[in-house]
Amino acid sequence: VVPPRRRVTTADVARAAGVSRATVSYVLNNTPNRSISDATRTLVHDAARELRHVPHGPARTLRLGHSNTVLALIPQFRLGYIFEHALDELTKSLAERGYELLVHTRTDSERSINELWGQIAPAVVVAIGRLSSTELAEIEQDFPVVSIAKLVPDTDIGSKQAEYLIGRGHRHLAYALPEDPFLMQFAAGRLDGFRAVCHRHGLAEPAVESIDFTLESVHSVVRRWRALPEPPTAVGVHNDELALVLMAGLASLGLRAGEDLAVLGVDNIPMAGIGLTTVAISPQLTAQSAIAAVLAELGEPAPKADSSGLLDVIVRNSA
Amino acid sequence: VVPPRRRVTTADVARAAGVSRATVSYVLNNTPNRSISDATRTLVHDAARELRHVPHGPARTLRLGHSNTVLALIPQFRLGYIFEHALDELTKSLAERGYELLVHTRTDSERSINELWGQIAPAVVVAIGRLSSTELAEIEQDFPVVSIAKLVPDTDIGSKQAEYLIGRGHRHLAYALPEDPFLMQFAAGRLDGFRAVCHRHGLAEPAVESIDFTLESVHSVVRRWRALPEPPTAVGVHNDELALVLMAGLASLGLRAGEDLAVLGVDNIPMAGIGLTTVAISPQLTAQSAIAAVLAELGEPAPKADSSGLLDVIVRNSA
DNA sequence: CTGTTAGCGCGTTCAC
DNA sequence: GTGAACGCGCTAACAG
Repeated sequence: VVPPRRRVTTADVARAAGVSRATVSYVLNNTPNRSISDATRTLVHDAARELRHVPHGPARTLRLGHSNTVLALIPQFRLGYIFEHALDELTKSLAERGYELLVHTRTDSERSINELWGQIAPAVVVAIGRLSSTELAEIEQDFPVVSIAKLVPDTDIGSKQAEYLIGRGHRHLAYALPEDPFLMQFAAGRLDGFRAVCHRHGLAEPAVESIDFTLESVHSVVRRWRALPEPPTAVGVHNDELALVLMAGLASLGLRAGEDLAVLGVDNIPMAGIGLTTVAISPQLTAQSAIAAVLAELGEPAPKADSSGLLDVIVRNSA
Repeated sequence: VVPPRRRVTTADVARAAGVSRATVSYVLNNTPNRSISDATRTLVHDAARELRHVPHGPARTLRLGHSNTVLALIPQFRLGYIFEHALDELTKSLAERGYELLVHTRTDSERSINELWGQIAPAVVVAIGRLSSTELAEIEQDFPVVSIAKLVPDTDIGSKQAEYLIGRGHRHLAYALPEDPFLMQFAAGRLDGFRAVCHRHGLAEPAVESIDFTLESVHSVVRRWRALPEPPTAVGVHNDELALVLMAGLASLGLRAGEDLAVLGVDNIPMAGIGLTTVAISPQLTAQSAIAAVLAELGEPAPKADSSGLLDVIVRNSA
């Protein structure tokens, strides 16, 4: 099916340089505790460059037992702003240390995933999102696994939201959850953090509602909030997209976000630029904790993670 | 660094089943033109299952010259709704045919990318977005490359936008471009299509402006449009995100999208649910053309692509 | 100190 | 149904 291509091997390089294959390997890998004359080194390097030698990964992997590859398992490609940013950062950090990040989305068939890790023999598997514990156990038999169920500290996010709103003088709060099941796995933590801060400040339980991407859902939610004996004056929303929907809904009701109801999002997506106050999650810092975990597993020295400044409220005019 | 793990090899299976390694290979791969008794087959399969044998990809790849892997090279993980959806679809289609899709984002270092394809020896490389022609040539030396610079037919999108708006009776059109350079590589095609249809209908050149994610940019753009001798009554926008920003900007000026100015987006992202009329691009069909190209390169029979219904106007109330 | 020989890792496949 | 060689890079053991 696939036409075989003629590869340049270390044997070709050895022949061209007039040395043995072993020498080529030592030179190309800069193997420690091996003294090889500079003359020979140059010879080998020149030959390798000349012939455009690219070491064959599978052969090396076969010998070593693992590749210099990190496999990230993700549930789907549409992960949202922060996750996608974090993957880009992880890619960069690993590349700097000589590893390649490969990303694979999991299909339903377990056969597929089984074959996959056997296929590339990654140095480390990074599991993002939830992975069933049996699957996890199975992968762990063969490779080290770093599980990153929660890339972002969801409770901290919820706390930050509540603290900001309370700091602005609001005493009656509400919270808006997503309906998407994928997002709900993060939403619970955010709501917990939000609630905890409310309690700590002696406020009543926040009025929790779910919204989706329709104006109607916003209308009915707002109606319910306004019908409360103590209508909320501010609402923490699970993320910016939903917050923007809420803002649009308010506008369509003739209400103004930030005046009639304070709206606070999470993520600081580009569209928040239109005036949404939001809890920004630093993509760089977010990635850092994940990167640190992966590097630790690889036995690479990791820059110490500094998580201060991870969350930051960007004040615009919706809250 | 990484602790070696004891693997189960075909030799183990052969020993357990009391047959030779060759037989194990033939049975496990169901090699054609090989007659092996059912009794032996059962023996081998049972032993393999018992020992939980997972074939070692690198060894097989070493022998075969390529893995059953397809490598997708993308410029970054934040690709937008359609691209990400298409990757998910491609993953599924390939999985059904026994291939694994691995995605890698390209960092600046070319060293890295060189090592990568050597690393996993993919059956096919799918390049998404632009790849410099020298890079392309280099990869092509070693692996078949499918280049998907334009996943979506941008001119068709622009045409569809113009046709819809003209069909609704608009005679003075405008177009809103993004400022993001990554998006601009698609924007030109959309604008071309839009323009072409305007010409064909004998309309004046559309008034083109760029907007970003701020209300201010929308305000100044709208001001300029309204100052025109013949102010546009409808605007095609490069994508939904920008269209939503435009809608928010109109609202903040006390104007109503769909009444004071018709707004038509592209993509049909979830947030469009709040009332944005938009050209939906079918993620499934989009993926289909890419999938067909990849399968063709793999020599797999591809389902014939049916591109009708790729673009579809979802009418809400902004246009 | 400099460089070589030889065998390994694991699945595939030709020749008997 | 089997023996043996092969694909390619790594590295322990060894020779000059």
